[in-house]
Amino acid sequence: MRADARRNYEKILATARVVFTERGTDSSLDEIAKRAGVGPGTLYRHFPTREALVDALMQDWTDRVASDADAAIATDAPAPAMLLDWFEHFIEHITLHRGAATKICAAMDDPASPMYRKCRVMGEANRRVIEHLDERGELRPGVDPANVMRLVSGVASVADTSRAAIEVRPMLEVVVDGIVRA
Amino acid sequence: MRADARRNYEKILATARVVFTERGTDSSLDEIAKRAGVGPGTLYRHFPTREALVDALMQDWTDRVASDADAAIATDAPAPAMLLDWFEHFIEHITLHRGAATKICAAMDDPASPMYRKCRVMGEANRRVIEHLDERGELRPGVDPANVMRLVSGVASVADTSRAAIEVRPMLEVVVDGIVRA
DNA sequence: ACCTGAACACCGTTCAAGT
DNA sequence: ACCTGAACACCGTTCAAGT
Repeated sequence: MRADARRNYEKILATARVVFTERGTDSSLDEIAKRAGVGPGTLYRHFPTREALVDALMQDWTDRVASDADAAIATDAPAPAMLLDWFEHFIEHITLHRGAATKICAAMDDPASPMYRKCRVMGEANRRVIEHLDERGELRPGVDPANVMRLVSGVASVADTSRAAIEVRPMLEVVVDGIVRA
Repeated sequence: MRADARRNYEKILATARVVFTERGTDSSLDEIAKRAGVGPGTLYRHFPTREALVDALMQDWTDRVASDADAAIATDAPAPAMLLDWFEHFIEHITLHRGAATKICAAMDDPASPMYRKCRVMGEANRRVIEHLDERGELRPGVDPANVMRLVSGVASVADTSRAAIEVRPMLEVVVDGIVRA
């Protein structure tokens, strides 16, 4: 990659992070280009779709989610508390930019999405946590990690979409009770 | 309302139902106006926002949801089966047009939304079902009907948003297990 | 090889002119 | 009182011209 290309790439990414934080992942791409000081064509060259741009920013959260999974597995807290914590952190990460959770819901089961691979990494992290619970004999039989991931992402999406400040915890408590062996 | 106005109103609504069925609730309003044979301004006069248009179409589902709630309460099926059925029907209704479930998630907690009132009606229907369960002593303590509504709408939204054909049943089973007294 | 920015297409929204 | 459709603003996308 040429030096000026790389500089533009980084500048666009940094600007996108700021704009997405301010107004969410559905902000105008044109504005990002303008504020990054590049032409719209340049943004396009580096990020052919909005999802490609979100995907590039997702790296951070994906890393954090993965390390949170390790922390969850390492703790010896009781299953419900451990799961609640894990889910809350997960949601915190994927709702960092408004609109992201909903995009993740869509990308999760769509191999054609640019975000698919990172969704898989997060899905793997979740699978590890759930299967760890299973090994401890605390998982309700028939619970599929993929569906847990969909459910929790759904909760994130609902909270993220809503204008009101929705508490995710009460919803997560229901989910946890549905997962942990009675 | 003048005769020609009423005719246009009905024509727009009928066309919107067709277009929303074909391509979801994010279809171009311009196309609806064109296919209804009216100018864009006419559509605007009758439905100032896209949500107002969706709201007008929501009447049917709202009615069905309400009568499904009565049916759920009347049945003497065991709690889990009754709930699963109720939730599945609920989701079936609100995902009739692609994109509707997500809009309902957003409107549910936003009194300023044109769809808010009908969301309330659906919320009331759900409350009746959940409280009926409580009267039978089968509700897990601390479960709030409003959160159940959010959760199930979230499941609907995830299924609706996804490109892949997601099974809602496994997710609903988790929710049901989290709701019914162990 | 990469960037620029004009040009295009599309869509929501408004409003002056018409009936 | 209501409708029409031109006009506007905004945004994503493309591409010819430039370095």
